[in-house]
Amino acid sequence: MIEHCLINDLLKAVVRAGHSNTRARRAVLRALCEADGQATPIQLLALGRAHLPSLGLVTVYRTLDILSELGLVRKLHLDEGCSTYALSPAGVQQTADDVRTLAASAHAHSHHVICQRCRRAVEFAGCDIQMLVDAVEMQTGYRVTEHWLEMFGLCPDCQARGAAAGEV
Amino acid sequence: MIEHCLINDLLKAVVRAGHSNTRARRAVLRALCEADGQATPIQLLALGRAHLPSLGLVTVYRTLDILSELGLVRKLHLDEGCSTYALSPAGVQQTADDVRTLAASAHAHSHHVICQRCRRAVEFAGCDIQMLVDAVEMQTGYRVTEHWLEMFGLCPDCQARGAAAGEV
DNA sequence: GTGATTGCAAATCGTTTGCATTCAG
DNA sequence: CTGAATGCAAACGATTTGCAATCAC
Repeated sequence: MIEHCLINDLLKAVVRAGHSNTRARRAVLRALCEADGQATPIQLLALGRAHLPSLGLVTVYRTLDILSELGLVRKLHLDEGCSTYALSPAGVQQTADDVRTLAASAHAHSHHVICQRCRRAVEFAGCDIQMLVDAVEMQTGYRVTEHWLEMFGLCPDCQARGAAAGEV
Repeated sequence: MIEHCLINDLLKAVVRAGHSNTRARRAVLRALCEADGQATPIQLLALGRAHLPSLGLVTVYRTLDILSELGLVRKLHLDEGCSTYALSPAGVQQTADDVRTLAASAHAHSHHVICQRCRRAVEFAGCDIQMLVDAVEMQTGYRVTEHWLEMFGLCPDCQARGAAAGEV
């Protein structure tokens, strides 16, 4: 689970954006942190109901929408479906800053490495593919303004587990 | 619309993989070519029904599944949804070759540039991000085995149209 | 008190499955 | 003729919407 203070940072950002501080929203944020910042709406509902049994799935979706607009959360595109949300580190670091700054970067490119076995995703910093972008622009005639990159593999834990079990 | 002979190439590959040459499948392939190799299942149904009114959506899905297994078509992950399929150039060029070769590469990484205005996607060749992969492995501890990259921007046509209209 | 927020039920959308009919080889 | 393929209807899972009750401020 992610540090407790993060919940308050997220909440602060949500409130600053003009939304109110409600019990249901707190439950969703708490669930998101307990899931290490990464879960599907259904998983968040289950986690959130542990603290607020009356929590509804609709509210989970609506809260994710808000977080998404603020750039605090991102949708991951996995092959099996595109309904996993992950906390955006960029957002986490800046929750104390101006919300508008965040919103502006909400749709910038995001980059995750995703474990093929346990599904855990980590956002990585620094993405220098400008050379590749240039090459593609030349090759295709497109003017490229954004890109979206995801890597897949095994996280450290699963590498260890795999080795122990003698697999892969 | 894509050259007519392509339909036959695709069909040939499907037959070679052990599936039969049916009227419905021909209609779907034809639709795919008419859509310049890029469409959603619903769009393919509409196009296909122009030639075979009895065509069912289920068959469109099943045909896309086959093409997908053979690596002849790929699913694009757009932000609005992940249900657009695009012909894979690699597949197109190799339809005459051994189908097993194709199937083996079906799940390799795919790379598209997608126009943000007209949604047209082009697959680009050559992807040299090994350095980036190395950096990410070092940074995160993950062992990266695959990656998935998409670029977004404006295609040549839409750049021209935008300039003419005085926009963007 | 008032408008925002909630949660339910129902609608909607995309996709898959069961099954009887039809077709290709 | 026989198994593969089709298309319909229905099931299904994920997401959205209408609406009355509730809550935050």
